[in-house]
Amino acid sequence: MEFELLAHPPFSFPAVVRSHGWVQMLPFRSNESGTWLAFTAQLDSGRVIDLKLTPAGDGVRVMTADALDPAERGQVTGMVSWMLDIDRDFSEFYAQARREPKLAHVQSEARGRVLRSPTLFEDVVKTILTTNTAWGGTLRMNRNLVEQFGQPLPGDESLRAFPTPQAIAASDVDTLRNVTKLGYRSPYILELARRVTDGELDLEDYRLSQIPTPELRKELLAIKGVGGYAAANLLMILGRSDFIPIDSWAMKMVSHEWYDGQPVGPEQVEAAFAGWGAWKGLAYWFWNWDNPE
DNA sequence: GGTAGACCTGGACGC
DNA sequence: GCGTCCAGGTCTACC
Repeated sequence: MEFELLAHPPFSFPAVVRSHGWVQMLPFRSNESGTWLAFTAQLDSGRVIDLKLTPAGDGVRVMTADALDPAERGQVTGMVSWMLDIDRDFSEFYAQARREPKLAHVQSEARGRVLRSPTLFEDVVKTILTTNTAWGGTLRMNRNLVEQFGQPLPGDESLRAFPTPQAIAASDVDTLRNVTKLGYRSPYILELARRVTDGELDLEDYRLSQIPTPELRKELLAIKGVGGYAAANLLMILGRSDFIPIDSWAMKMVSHEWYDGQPVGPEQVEAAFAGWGAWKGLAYWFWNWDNPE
């Protein structure tokens, strides 16, 4: 089956795909230039399918070798629309960005969208896996999770969907620690999966929540393993850019950009983008940094 | 509210 | 090849 979805202009498929490191994390597959994005997904029915997305005019082409019934097609449409944030209007951000040379590129390059996973559960788990480790460690832990707990694609077991909360919840801390190699994050991931499975935490509700960003941030911070950086990263994924995901990279870049390489803390990163208000996170994310090397 | 130390792993480095 | 050190955010205990 194949169909197309129209995006709110301006839209650049590669810009979304390459908006951050998520594209390197299973079940995502892509190419260097981001001209296609493939991933294996488990639908609500439990069925596992593989999808390939490519640019198509002012939107995206969705392709799968599988036939989809109307309900499945509806779910895939919603999933892809969410992942690529195709309906979002960035005109207010672009209007402000036009006055800043370091962001002069954002409108012409259709920057602003941040690649999302099919579910917020997947994005929360992946975000926790980015904390306190090198990027290689993040990729390794995520690969282990997918390979050990993800449902395989019928006919090609090398492709697996991201694990459901139920699949992880059925595991235990020792397995996650010693086999999946999640280290001290194991109890955090297990607790998250069990809270979602038990219905105590409805993460997916946050995707459409209208509550103010500071309140939403508090809810995210209540998840074990999610601190200031992780919460801000998740808010960015949720389309809220009021906070900056300040990590060591952010401090390094701000240090080089404005402090002549002298060490800086989170306060200086905040101060650097204080004037961007609700667009603070996007201004930081798409800033045209001087190369510190 | 602020701070110190622990958490876990892999990579870099010195021997 | 082995041992040591360090980087990377968050949590908890303590002040």
